[in-house]
Amino acid sequence: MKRRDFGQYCGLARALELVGERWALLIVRNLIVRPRRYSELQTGLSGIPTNVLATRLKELEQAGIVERQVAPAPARGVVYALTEVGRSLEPALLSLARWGATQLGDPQPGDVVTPEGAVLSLRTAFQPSQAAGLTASWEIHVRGAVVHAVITDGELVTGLGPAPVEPGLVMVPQLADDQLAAYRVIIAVMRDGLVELRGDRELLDTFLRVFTVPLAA
Amino acid sequence: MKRRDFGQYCGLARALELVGERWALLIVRNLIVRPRRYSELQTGLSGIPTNVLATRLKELEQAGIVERQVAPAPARGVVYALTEVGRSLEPALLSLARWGATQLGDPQPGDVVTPEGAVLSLRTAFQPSQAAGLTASWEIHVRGAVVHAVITDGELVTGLGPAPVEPGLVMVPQLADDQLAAYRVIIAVMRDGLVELRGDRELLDTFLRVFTVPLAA
DNA sequence: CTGCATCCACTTTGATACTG
DNA sequence: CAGTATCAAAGTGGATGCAG
Repeated sequence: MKRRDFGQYCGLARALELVGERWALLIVRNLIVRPRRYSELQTGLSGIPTNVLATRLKELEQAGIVERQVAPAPARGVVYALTEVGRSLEPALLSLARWGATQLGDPQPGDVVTPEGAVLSLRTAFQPSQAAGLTASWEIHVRGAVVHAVITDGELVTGLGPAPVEPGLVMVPQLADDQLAAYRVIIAVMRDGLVELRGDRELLDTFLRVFTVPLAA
Repeated sequence: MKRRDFGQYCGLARALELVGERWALLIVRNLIVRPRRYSELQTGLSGIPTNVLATRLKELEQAGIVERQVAPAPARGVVYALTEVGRSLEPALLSLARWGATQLGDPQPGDVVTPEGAVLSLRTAFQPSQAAGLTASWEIHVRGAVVHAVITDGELVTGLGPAPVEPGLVMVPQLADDQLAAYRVIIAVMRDGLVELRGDRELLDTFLRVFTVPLAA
């Protein structure tokens, strides 16, 4: 298995040799949210061929980015997780996602949105400068899925599922059936006030201020 | 020419659809330094097949990232330049390069280093926090190539060729013939004092402090 | 010369089927 | 569940051709 390289001694070229192949960064993205089983990755990466997923995981493992763990005790099986090196990709990944978000047009028919995408979007949209010193927490409920965002003294933690602490505000945007549950759609809907709130309603404005969707230039 | 997409409405997926294909980001990297002719790109991207370069340029043009300009007056011919959207990729590109730099091993036989790579390395290594309020300028001369770095009140401008202003310090690292002129090699050599200086010698320490090579975790 | 287009061998990807 | 096997289609790398 010889790696095709770019023949340049350069950080960018190296990065692309390691995670530049098709699907690789999207796999890392899904693992950034939390460790995953093979089948979870398969469904989360709507459309990835199974042989490509298997190949990428092996390459990423060899590159020291992903770790293949055989889960212990109760829920045994195989779990893929990021290594420290893999986690250190997050700033670059968010930076790319932020740029890509400015280049998003309208959803194409067939496009899907995954809860992982929502978590990533939250981290992408997060404006540290707007959150300095802030402590607050939210849950967003959309079509059965729940994601949380907890800011502690300006530091953001996000993830799937309910918040680890009682959230300051629970937001349930009222999406029409034909609306895609994409982050920017959710933000737009909430901005229009089409949202059910439970908790401190003032936190809605705070949320909209701290998590700003990047727009096209 | 239908684009292969990832079927996800997600900023990262969008970014990868636009610049995720092989060689694409390296082309953008070279154009970030300055606009280029086709043949300059070809030699700067050591090893890129000509048909792939042509294809990528068309795709990047269609994506609104690259502009094909027919050069006017004296030096006529075709010139490729980044659009505003293309330039807005720089933070993401530097972020990826910074990560990749931590994953660089030793140079492989056959690896090349381009002046563009050096400029990119300067921007990658730049530590804004160390440069707050600073005003200074340098030139580095290596094997006939010259790159400059000018910091004005903490803001960095780098490029190929001599500095637009009289540089505060000219540095000529003494590389052995068998040493690759890679950024990290140059830094190591200069840190060891193997460098010829012309100008304010105290700016050497400043330089080494402000432009720190990212190291492996 | 520059700026590609064409052709061809080879590799990677996508889609589907199948197995321990 | 966690992959491997198979095969067609698309993409890549390398060489060459050719018009302005």
